[in-house]
Amino acid sequence: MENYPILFPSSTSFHSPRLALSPSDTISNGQVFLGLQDENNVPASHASREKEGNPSKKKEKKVRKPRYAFRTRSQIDILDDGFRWRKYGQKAVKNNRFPRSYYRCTHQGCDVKKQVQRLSMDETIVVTTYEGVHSHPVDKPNDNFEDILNQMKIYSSFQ
DNA sequence: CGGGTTTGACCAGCGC
DNA sequence: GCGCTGGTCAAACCCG
Repeated sequence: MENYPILFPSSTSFHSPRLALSPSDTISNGQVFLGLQDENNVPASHASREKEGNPSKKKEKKVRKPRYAFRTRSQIDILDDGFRWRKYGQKAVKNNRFPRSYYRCTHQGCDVKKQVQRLSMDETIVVTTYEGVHSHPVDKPNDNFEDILNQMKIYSSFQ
């Protein structure tokens, strides 16, 4: 997996049914919403890192949570969307000078993940991929972003 | 001292 | 089957 199927700004066909944002719409802190895409059939490789080994004990289902990728134009990688994230990994991506960072929501019982990655072609673009839906209110309500995340909730609830 | 970050290792999936 | 690559773990480290 090299690139997420994110719709590019050049494609005029992308239009989120719920998030009525156009590519030129700006979000609170000057960020630009450029695209959104969900992905349903992500192969689940649930890391059952049991050393003693239960290789074929539990059969986790193969479908991961839907993922939502969108781009923002920002100088900084870390988008403060109101949730508390803990970084749990960083990997260098091929064909990309910039590493990809993996974050996880620190709320109890909330296993929402996100990964942040900068585009090698345009380092001013930051791609943030959310995986899962928050099942709790926002920690730090952040004007517009709360709305957007709430709408993302709605958007994902019919899958 | 507690919570978050860094970083190398590990593992599984996939392509060749 | 092997090697590459992405995703995750976890111990060490850092910082308020």
